[in-house]
Amino acid sequence: MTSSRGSVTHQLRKEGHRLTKIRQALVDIFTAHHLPLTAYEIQGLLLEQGLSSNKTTIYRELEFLLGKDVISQVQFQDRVARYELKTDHHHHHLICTSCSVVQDVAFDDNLEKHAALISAATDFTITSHSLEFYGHCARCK
Amino acid sequence: MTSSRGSVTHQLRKEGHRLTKIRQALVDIFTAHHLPLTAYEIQGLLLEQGLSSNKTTIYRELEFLLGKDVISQVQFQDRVARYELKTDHHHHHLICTSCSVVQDVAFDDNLEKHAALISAATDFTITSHSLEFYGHCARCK
DNA sequence: ATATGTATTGACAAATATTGTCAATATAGT
DNA sequence: ACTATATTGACAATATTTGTCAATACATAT
Repeated sequence: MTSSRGSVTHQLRKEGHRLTKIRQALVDIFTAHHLPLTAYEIQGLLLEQGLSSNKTTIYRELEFLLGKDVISQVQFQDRVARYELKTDHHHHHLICTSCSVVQDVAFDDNLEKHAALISAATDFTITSHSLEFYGHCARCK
Repeated sequence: MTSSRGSVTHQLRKEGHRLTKIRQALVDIFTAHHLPLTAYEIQGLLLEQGLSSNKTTIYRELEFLLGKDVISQVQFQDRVARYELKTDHHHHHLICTSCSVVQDVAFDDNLEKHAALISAATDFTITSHSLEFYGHCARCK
């Protein structure tokens, strides 16, 4: 689940998947930008690299990478899906409600432990969680 | 911000807003169902009460109630906005990824305190946060 | 280097949620 | 009941995401 570009491409290839230009570029993009990106932004970044691509392809490829556990999907208050590289250390996000800038927070009060407690107490089995903080960034406050 | 039906309608009326059938019914619905509802579900619930309504009206009214701090908006992993009555005690949600059932969790590890710490450490001013747990409910596990 | 099977892509249409506009209607106070 | 205007409905438009199917490109074998 840790993810340098090399290990990811190696894994995918080993599983018999093709390493197309777009797929390769996507992995590169996700390893370079460690913040959540929208499909639209991703398409733009691909274009900057000279790779024109179709929306359908982007979404399909994102779905693929989600299935391979390479990336994960996060959802903020707007209704747009965002995707980021899956990392070992679970982290959360600070989202500025003025300028929409996003930063990671390595918030470590082991929510996982709390999740386990909740699982035990409620007979609901928690498999994942998402925590987002909204507010104003340094520039906007 | 605490919200029995009476206090809300009183507040709105005092501010010079009209108490239309739909608005009244919406307040009723939100006080009755304390779980997050989609615009579509709300329209259905209105219909059950014999109130046919327009989508545009629903969204506009939800916007209005958001502005009045009567309800708040939550966003799960699907791309649909949900709305629930704003309560004093901040709470979170358990969302079953199989059957989509939602339950509240009165999770009390004062995330607020942690938010304050983060604010102090990062010069990002946190105004709100949302924490959702995904997994499998008792019925689906 | 070339050919081939198939995974991947693109073009386009369609589904879904949400927002904008403007005329019609209903509410609250007179 | 009358009136000013807040609210509503009808309809179109936008935006994001998904489905389909033929065209293309990748990886392997030749």
